[in-house]
Amino acid sequence: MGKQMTEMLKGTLEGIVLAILSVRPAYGYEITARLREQGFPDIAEGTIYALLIRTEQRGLVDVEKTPSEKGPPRKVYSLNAQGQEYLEEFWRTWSFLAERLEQLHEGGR
Amino acid sequence: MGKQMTEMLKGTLEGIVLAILSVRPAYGYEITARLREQGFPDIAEGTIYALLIRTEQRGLVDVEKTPSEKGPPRKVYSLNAQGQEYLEEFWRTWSFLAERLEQLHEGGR
DNA sequence: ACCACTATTCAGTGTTACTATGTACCAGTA
DNA sequence: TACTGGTACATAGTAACACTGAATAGTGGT
Repeated sequence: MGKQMTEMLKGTLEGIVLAILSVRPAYGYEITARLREQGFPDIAEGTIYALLIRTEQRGLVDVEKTPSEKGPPRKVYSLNAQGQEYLEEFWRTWSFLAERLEQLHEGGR
Repeated sequence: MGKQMTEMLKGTLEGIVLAILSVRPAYGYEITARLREQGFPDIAEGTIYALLIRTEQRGLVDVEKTPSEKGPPRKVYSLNAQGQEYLEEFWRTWSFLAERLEQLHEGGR
């Protein structure tokens, strides 16, 4: 992946994953696959798993183990109330930054 | 500063500073002051200086020392051709990410 | 002499995404 | 049986970045 993208994902990837979870619960492998479909072909599985564990430890998501037809049991994550709040804060932060960047982009010509 | 903002700035702060330099050359102290005016009140001076040194070592900016009426000499940075190219790549990366995020933001309701 | 403002530098810290690898479970196939 | 491939999760080590906190240095005003 491009180095710029890698750095830019820091801080936003977490928001992206939480936003995906806010639509409906999902497990790591599934999230990775969905990201690959949606334009992030190079996001490593390990990155997502580590991220999910972090968010779990912060109490932003709830976890439920469910059996899988093929493979080890899935850890299905769902956004809880605290995570919802955190996600809203994320969108506020993102919007602020995006506005600033937009202004700079316009102004720079 | 909020922790979310701190993490989100990784990768984008560099672009922000380069965008500022693309308008006209500037020195570290000046850039910091301008950022403070433009909605980033908590960006540390040390952060900007370190960033400028990095971009200089990568050959994205040219430096010229000019005397200051009050204080030590200024290191005035200006975006060179390679930096211009890098900045354009930055905007492409940013736009892609912003589009994805926008979609997620819309979809999550 | 002291303070405030200007201006730069740097060591140490925490957080993050990536790389690379390992583990484990199951189905199909030779 | 052994092998392969897809599913599913975990983790140690690395690189990069922004922040904290401090130090250094020049100038002007009191």
